[in-house]
Amino acid sequence: LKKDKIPSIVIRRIPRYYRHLEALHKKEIKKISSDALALRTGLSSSKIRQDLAYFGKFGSQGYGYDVAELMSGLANALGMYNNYRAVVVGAGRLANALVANFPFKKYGITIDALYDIDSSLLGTHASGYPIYHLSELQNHCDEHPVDIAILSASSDSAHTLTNLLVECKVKGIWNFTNVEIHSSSKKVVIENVHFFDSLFALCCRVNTYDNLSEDLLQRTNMMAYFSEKYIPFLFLRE
Amino acid sequence: LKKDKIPSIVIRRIPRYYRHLEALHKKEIKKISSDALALRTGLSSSKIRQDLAYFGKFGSQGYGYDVAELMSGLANALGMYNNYRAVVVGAGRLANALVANFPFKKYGITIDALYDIDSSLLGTHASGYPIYHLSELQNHCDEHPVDIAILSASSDSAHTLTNLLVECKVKGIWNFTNVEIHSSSKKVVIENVHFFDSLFALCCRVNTYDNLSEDLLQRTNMMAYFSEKYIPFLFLRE
DNA sequence: TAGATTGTTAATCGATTAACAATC
DNA sequence: TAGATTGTTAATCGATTAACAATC
Repeated sequence: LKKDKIPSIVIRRIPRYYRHLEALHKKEIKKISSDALALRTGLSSSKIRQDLAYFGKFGSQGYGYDVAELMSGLANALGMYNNYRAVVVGAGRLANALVANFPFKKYGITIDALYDIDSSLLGTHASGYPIYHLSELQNHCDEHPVDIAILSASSDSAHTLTNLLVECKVKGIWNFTNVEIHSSSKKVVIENVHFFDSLFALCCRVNTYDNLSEDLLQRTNMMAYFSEKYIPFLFLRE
Repeated sequence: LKKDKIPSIVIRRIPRYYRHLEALHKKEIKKISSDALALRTGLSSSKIRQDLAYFGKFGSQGYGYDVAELMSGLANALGMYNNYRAVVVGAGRLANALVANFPFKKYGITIDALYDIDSSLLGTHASGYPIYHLSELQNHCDEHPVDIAILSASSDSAHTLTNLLVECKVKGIWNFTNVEIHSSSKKVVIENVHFFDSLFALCCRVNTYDNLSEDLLQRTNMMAYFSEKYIPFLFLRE
């Protein structure tokens, strides 16, 4: 384990490597070179070798990487088998979709429960996980320390809930609210899934004029589109 | 509109600016400086000024940016009022959560319908949107061109569906399958929402030893944790 | 051994920050 | 006018790519 801080940009690529290794492992492919992995992941082999070197020496010159060995090395780096405990805050449709679809258990993450302020949900279940009232969260966290909070509540409540989760001493927040959340305590790691930002980054790229196809150019007024003066006032809405 | 290609890294920040401007607008704040916006967004003022300059000259020296004007300029850059048409491919829980929660209409995006291979869903609705059989998608796209496809199906079907969507001439794919999707045609823009990568990037950062708190250090074996030789074999599972 | 491929260092490229003239 | 703040250029920083010695 290298001691210098691993850049966030490197960390963000590790799960991708892991996914592809898992697919190879399922196909009973035993070894892979950085070149072959580069082809699959769409990244460069140089980048892959450099990224992996942050976490250890997994390969052999002239051979490549042993799939199972690299996989378990990365799983370890990802904290995959730390048996993290997680809670879901907000028991709406998205929360239900996540606990129903995402293979938390497979990757060693235990969902303890869902929490909501809606009392009518009390005593009901989501994919077998109990739903409790939010007011019970603090007590439950005191009894059983929780590592990860999955925050799938309204944007309005995001800051209040963040403060609560910091009080609860969670170590990471998987943030599905479309707002930036902050904590005065630097102890908590925040990972944002901003649907809004993601969708409109897509729309922006679709919209960029070198991507524009004929029919869109006809739909939007070309002159308006390219006239610099016009832009700020185009489509102004209340 | 600058003619040189806008870096993807810049594009990805624009929706964030927009979100904060929207919040300011709601509070009836009329103007904002790059410094003040920097404080809110957590980005540097220099970066903000440079990013915005890609899309036009929205500010005034000595004054700052007019919130409404900048907002509408960015909305325009994001293609927000292009009246994009969208379809949802895969009508599972995640799809249902998205169409129920995300304010597509507010931002000028029209959801036409959801499509699924499950015939039992035929004729049912999700938040008022009709659910059709996947086999009808091509015809519908031929009749009413679709700009954006929201791909929320199984990983297994991702490549087949991507090919179908390219045939359907969609311009962008919002990809919720946890796999890389490729298209030989370079015409389609792909935006990935990889829950897997996002969650494990979070776990990795929680796991990084300078983030490790006392109790986790006790739970995992310290010696094992820091011994380079041990890492590749730690927690090896089938 | 010869061929292949890693791990790592050096060179290049791109993004961020700093600085400031222009100007509202 | 004086103060403030943009838009833009130059300097710095960091990430990616290229290259290759080490070695399986």
